[in-house]
This record gives sequence, C-alpha cells and structure tokens, in this order.
Amino acid sequence: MMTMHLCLSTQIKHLRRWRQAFPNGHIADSAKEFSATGPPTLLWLHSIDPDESRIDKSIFAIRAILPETKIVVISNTPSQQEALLALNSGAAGYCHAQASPSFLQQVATVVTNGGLWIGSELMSRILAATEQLQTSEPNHLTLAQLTPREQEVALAVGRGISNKEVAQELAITERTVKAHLGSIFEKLEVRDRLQLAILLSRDTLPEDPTQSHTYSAFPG
Amino acid sequence: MMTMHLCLSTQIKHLRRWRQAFPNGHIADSAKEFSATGPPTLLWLHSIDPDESRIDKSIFAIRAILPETKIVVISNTPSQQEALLALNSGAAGYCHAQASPSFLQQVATVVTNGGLWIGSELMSRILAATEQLQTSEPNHLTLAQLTPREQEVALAVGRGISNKEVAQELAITERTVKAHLGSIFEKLEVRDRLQLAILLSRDTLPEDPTQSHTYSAFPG
DNA sequence: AAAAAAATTGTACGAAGGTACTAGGGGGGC
DNA sequence: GCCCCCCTAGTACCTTCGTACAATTTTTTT
Repeated sequence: MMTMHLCLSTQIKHLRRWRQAFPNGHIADSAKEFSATGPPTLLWLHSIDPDESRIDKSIFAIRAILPETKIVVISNTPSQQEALLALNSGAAGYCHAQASPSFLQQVATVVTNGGLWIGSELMSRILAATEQLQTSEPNHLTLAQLTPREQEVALAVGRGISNKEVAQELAITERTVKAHLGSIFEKLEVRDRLQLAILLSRDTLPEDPTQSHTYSAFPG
Repeated sequence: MMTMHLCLSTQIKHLRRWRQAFPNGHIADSAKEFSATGPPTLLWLHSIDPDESRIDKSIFAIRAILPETKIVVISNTPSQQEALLALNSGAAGYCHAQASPSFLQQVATVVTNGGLWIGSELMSRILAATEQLQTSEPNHLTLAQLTPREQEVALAVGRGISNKEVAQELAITERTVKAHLGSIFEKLEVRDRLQLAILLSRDTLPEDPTQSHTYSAFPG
C-alpha cells in the first residue's frame, strides 16, 4: 500500500522540509487536476497567510472533491485559532510547515492510520480547559496543601527569586530552601520552580467571568 | 523493532477481541513483574468498573514505574468523563474494550507513533467547546518587543517546559533555544526563565504544564 | 509519653540553565 | 557592495537547581 502525498502550495520555497520528508510527493496549486490521476492518500495544505485565505473554505472545497483524502494543514504561522478552525472543518492534522522531516513523517503515519494530529500546546490547553469543567476547585486549595513555611517558600519562588535570595529572606540556609521546595514539588505535582511559578500565577490571578459559559458545553 | 503489548486486567474473559488483535501480547494483573523482564512498548489498561477504581491513580502508578511505556485504556463501560480523566492523567488512548481487533491494532499503530487516541464524539465535542475559548491574546506590549521566533520560544518557556523540549518542539537545537532566550532576557529585562514565565503569566492565559507530548488522534 | 509531622542543615553529584566567544547563511535597507 | 538583523549552531565554562544519601531539633498530635 503505497501512500501518495500531495502538497497544495503557492510558496514552494517554504517547503524544503516537506520535500525532504516526502521525496516522492507531489506539489501543485490546485487539487482538481489530481482528482483524475487517482486521489492522493494524504493531502498537505500549506497555509501561508492565515489572515488572507480562510483555511476552512479550502478544506471544505477539497473534501467536496476528494472525500476519501485525509487533509493535513501545515502553516508557516501556526496559531491555535487556525488549528481549531482547520480541525473543525475536517482536517486530520495541523502542524508547523517548518517542522523537521521526521516529524512530518510521523504526522503522516498517524494520520494515514485514521488519526488526527494536533499540536501539543493546543492539546494541553484543550485538556486543561476540559479538566476544569469537571474538577473546578483550584486556587486556595493549592497553597492549602502546603505547610506554613512551605507556603512562604513557594510564594517567594513565585516572585521569581533564587534559592539563595529566598534563604536570605527567610533567614535560613539554602539547603533548607531546597528541602522545602522538594516537598512542595511533590505535593503540588510539579517538575520544578518554573512550573510552580506558573501554577501559582494561575491560581492567584482573578478569573475571567466571560469564559464560564464555555464549560457548559460539556454535559457529560 | 518488535512491539510488546501488555494488558493489565482482572477480567480476562472480557478480552477476547484484544487477544485476537495481539496474539503475542501478554496479560497480567500487575505491571511490576514486567518492569524486570523489559518494559512493554504499549500497556493496555483494562477498566472494568469506572466507579470502583479511579483510573487516574492506576495510570500515575504505572507511569511512575514505566515512564517510557504508552498507556491505552480500554473500558467496558466507556464514558467521556473517564476518557478525559485517563487522557489528563497521561494515557495515550482510550477506547472500548470490545472494539474490533483491527480497530485495536489501528489504535496501537497510532499510539506507538506518538499519537493520542480519543473517541471522535469526545473530540468533536471538545473542539466545539474550545473554539470560542481561543480569544484572549497574550501580552502584546511585552511580546511585541521580540522577533517571531523569540516569541515562540518565550511562549514555550512560559508553559514551563525545558530547553530540550522547546528545541524538539521548534525543531532546532538546544543551543539555538539558549541563544533566543539570551536575547529575550535582555529585551524583556528579566534574569532567567522563571521571571520570564512570571512576566508572561500576567497577561497570558495559563495552561496545564503536566503534558509535554500530547498529540491527538481519532478515527474519521 | 510516644508518635508523627514539621523545620532545620549537611555533603555530594548529576542535570539543567545561562553566558562568553564565535560564526555562517539569508534578507532587507543604504 | 556593505551593513545590520534574524536564525541558526558549536564549544566551553560556570552557576543554579534538584535530589540522593542522610541527621538533628522543635512542634504538634495521638
């Protein structure tokens, strides 16, 4: 079962990586001419300017001609908006046009096997958003898991200062700061001080009331 | 590259289809005994009663022992709640335990290629609900000072990932990531990645830092 | 009083982060 | 042509971080 790759693009110079990934792949301007010579297994749609050409229109047009063909959008300027738009329109994948050849090949493998490929940022955002609608109890609970001293350390680190500076501030040794941090990481299930700061900044910031209605879309 | 399949289940009678799909796969009660004989490539976790055993606990436990192993949850009583729970806990797939052997094999193919398998209903639901959520724009004043590539790096670091992970994501070397970060620190007048993350989190929508390699897949 | 939890500090070491110096290719402006 | 910026990347070096073995003292709980 030979996979035929076809890439629709008007900016061939930006397809160096794709060419490397699929040396036998075709590149064209329009999908029409290829509907006769046998439909491609996988169609790569190159999005150059997300503002100019609405990607959903292109996807719908292609699916009308080639209903069996999987569509992967590769974008020079990837954005989560465009990704969601593409996926909602029926695309099976969305990734950076300048991704490495091996990366592109992996996307191809997943998609040809009936998969759908989404960027990690978007995916984690989606999962994070959907998680909240079932377990909405963040804020105070985070710091409440910690002992008083651990809270002090956590808040200090959350301000972006080093272990040495925290030690000075709390009048303890750097080693003790590290000890507190160790148990903080464990309790809050974060990898390091960076993720701790992110976690804290999320929970200490006021919530945006405009986003509450989005979650109601999941009844269960 | 032989794939080793291991299925954890206490209800072997319900695994007829799985056995057909992977005749050479192993079935066991616990993952521990297998950590010695070489870790399995793909671990199928059989969820019999979603109310009784919280699937997330099992997944975390397995990931602690077998960090490299991909986990697919197969459930006798699939639900979207359980699916979300499983995926958020780090599972790479979720499907019906009584799915056809060829279906299970397809799931295996996608997941072993770095994909994440989600049911199509759940996925479309997620996409629909998340579409309008993508509105808030990050911190223009801050990010506008950076070049496009620097912005990508900054946002990635703002999600709490390491230089190595950023490098993988942007398909560049770790050294280049460091180079970008150097100029980012200078431009935004921050000391390190920690202060950068804090600066970004002031105006950027926070995300879940636990997942770094999530890609999604479902059957069209 | 005994047990448990919290707070403190030590040494040592590998991993990760950040910087200094360097440098080549590409693109745009002068 | 030249200059400057952007993106890329290599080696080297030092710092910081996180955690592995600890241990001691104080406070709280049972």
